Amino acid sequence: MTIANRKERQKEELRSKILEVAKELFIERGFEETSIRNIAERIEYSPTTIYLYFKDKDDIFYALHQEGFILLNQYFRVLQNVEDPFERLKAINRAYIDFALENREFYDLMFISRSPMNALNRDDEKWEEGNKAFGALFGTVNECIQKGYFKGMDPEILSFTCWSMVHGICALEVRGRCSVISEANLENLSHKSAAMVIEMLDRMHLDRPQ
Amino acid sequence: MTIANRKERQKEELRSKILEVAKELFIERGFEETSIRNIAERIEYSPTTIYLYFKDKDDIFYALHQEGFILLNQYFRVLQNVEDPFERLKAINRAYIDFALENREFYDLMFISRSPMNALNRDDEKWEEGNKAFGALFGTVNECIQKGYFKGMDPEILSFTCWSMVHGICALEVRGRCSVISEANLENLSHKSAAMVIEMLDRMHLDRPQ
DNA sequence: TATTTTACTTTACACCGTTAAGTAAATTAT
DNA sequence: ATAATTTACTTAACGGTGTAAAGTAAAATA
Repeated sequence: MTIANRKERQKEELRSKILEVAKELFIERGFEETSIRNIAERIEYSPTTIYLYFKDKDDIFYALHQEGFILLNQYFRVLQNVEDPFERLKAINRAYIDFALENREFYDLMFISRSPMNALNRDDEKWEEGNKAFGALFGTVNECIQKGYFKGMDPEILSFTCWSMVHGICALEVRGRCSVISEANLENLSHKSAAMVIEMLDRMHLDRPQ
Repeated sequence: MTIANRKERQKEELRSKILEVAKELFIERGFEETSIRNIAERIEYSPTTIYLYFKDKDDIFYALHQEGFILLNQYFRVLQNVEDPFERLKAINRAYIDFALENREFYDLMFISRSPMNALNRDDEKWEEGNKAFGALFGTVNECIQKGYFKGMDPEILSFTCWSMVHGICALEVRGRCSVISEANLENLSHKSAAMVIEMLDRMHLDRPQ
């Protein structure tokens, strides 16, 4: 069955090649400016060949968005060594923002663009990548609560709120809405704002005076 | 000059009509699915006529995004009567989220979509609408600081952080990333999270214990 | 050797934003 | 009153898009 194996392998290789050049292109010129025909040209196959490997354009970008999550998990993985869950929570926030700033197109695809979500909704599947990444945050928040942090707060809402705080920073940055900020503060704006968010978290878990 | 006036008026009317049906269409079927040709068909003019009134598609959506800001300001205006700046700040956050949830397509256009920003960058103009809306927030935050709230924090970074916190909630909601949340919490998620953000603000301005 | 399957291409459809050239009516100038 | 020009629009066209249907040559199987 070695011939069939080779064929299988070659199919897999072409599929990978499609994703590889799709990634190249969408990092080069942004995801919205990457067309099936561009990809086809670069892999030196006809455009319709791509449809033998992916259902549609959204399906390609769904696959790339999965790659993005693998990359994001690499940013997170080292943080599993941080013992204190609250310190880990803060580190996750910082890592998330670093990921967004260092991989803008991926970030856009994963958390802003509609394309990969269309691929899911098409055959109404669950957003597993999102669930898993959120799960990591959720777990850390739960640990925090178990250790007495954030007394009386709903862990899931708190997790979502943590996420949305850093997402807000990244989304405004990635989609070019930060021009309202003065030049002095524009430098490292995301990190400055992230520091403030983290200070808020710091104050959240302290018992309220009075 | 009454004939020239009438002509002027009629031109203005067609311009308004274009924006009117563009708005209809983009609220009906979303902004990305609204084409120049769709608009042309509905106003019963040829597609190219639209280019006599707007430079390009982005220019149309820039104009609509301006309308969105007028609408947002209506949500904000009543809040100018709130005496206490800190209460006003919290009310602004709530109003912002209400606006986003009640006018999703507008929100998308104003704070997520690239289209209106392209129109600005084309003739490198400033984002006046954004500046003005942010200015209102910034002013309120400054008042807060003047009254002793948020001691020692940078007002601009704090304003941006307030904005990004609520934007994060709205952007995740509008772009369909909330499916990671359990059904129980999915109901009114944005408002629940907003309440938590506001609680964070409440705790921010208290002097740190110890 | 004949048949079927595989992997791909060609062609085509129905859209898209946008530009260039053409046109009929209204206005202005002579 | 007639000719020239401007106005407001349309038709035609260019070069792009995603995607489906039909065709094809080679390989695998019968």
